[in-house]
Amino acid sequence: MVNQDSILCSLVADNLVSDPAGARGRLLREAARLFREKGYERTTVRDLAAAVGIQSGSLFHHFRTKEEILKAVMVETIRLNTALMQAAVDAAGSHRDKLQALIRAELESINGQTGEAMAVLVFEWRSLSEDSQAYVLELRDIYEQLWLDVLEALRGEGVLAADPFVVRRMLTGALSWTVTWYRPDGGLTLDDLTEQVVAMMGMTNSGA
Amino acid sequence: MVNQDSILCSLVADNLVSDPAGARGRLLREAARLFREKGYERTTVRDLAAAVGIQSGSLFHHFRTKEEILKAVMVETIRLNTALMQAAVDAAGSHRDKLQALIRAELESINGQTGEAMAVLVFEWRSLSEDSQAYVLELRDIYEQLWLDVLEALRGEGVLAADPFVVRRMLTGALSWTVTWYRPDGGLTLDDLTEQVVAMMGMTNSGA
DNA sequence: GTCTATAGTAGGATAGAC
DNA sequence: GTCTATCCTACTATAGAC
Repeated sequence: MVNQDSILCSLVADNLVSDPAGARGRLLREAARLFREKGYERTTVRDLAAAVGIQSGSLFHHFRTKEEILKAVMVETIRLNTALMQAAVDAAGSHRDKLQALIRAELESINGQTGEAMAVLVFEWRSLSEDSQAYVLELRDIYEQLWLDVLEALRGEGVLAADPFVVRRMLTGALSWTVTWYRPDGGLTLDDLTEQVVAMMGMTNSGA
Repeated sequence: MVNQDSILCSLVADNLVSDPAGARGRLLREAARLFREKGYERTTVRDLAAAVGIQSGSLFHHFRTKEEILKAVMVETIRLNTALMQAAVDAAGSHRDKLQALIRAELESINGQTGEAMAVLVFEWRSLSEDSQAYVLELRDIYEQLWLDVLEALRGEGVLAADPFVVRRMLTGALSWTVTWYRPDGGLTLDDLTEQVVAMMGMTNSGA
């Protein structure tokens, strides 16, 4: 498995994701936290500014509108997670292992560091302008294609009984929803959870 | 299977759910539609009033606050769907059939008549005041217990490999998420979908 | 790049006539 | 039970000094 930090570093170097230590990166992290906690509409620019210790007017030096902040949170989150997913797929051998790696990686992205931003992606979608939605959807297609390639391969091998599109969508819902109930300190690790999902899909470790 | 209309009628008679033909019922249906479409925060009281053909001030003769409307949408939706679920469970024979009936009924509630209100329940949760959240949670517990009883029975029979709580939560996510992608005219019926879910759970029709 | 001050607007809710 | 009129508050965004 490739180091996650090195993936982040190269994205930062390419200017695709903000440096988490920089001013912009810090604001986006706080924004994700607040949007997740209170919702985008209920979070004011004053809240956002206060969270990083500046006045609300100063925000507009970095972003032209409040919505641009929401868009940036979503765009950077997808970019980062697509890169992480790609690495997870590349590192796994069999298609079955690739699927397990994807599930594990998505659970990590939803319940780990980027969890707040991933939740924003799910719950604040409608607050994004139509233009921004179209742009984010393009990025999301790349991400989704990673899943479909693996699921279709499994389907071809006869391991998967259901339609890849339906399976992916069910998985999207099931995995996203963990954000509402999963707690790392609840005696269930993300590895446990991954195993339960794989088990629920009738794909337990028979081929390994 | 008990007639769904008769269940609705008895709830209306007991004053647990508003008559859909009455002024209050019509408003709640329009409210569900708007909250689902634009989100609760972006829906103004002027929008709500216009949707039923009155002025915004007149709304406050029926509800004291805008949030009370959101609460009413959620409360009545849970009451109705709990009753429908209960009927579905009672009508089925084996535990496996009860589970299938629950899945079918939840897909119906999410993608049928009450779909908009169910989506509101999922996506607008944070817009509810803490007091209202507590009240709705109590109702939700009754609903969830229906599922857990069936899943635990299946677990006891050795048919279910995973933890009932985890399974229910995965199902909640997977089924709720269908609201974002399922379209009845897409060549996939709700019965098809139910079967795929049951199949994905490794519980295909072996015991029937 | 951050501050202060404020323009401009829109929303929730109320009052009182009919 | 609905209308009109409007209060009051809170918000996004801007302007210009430092």
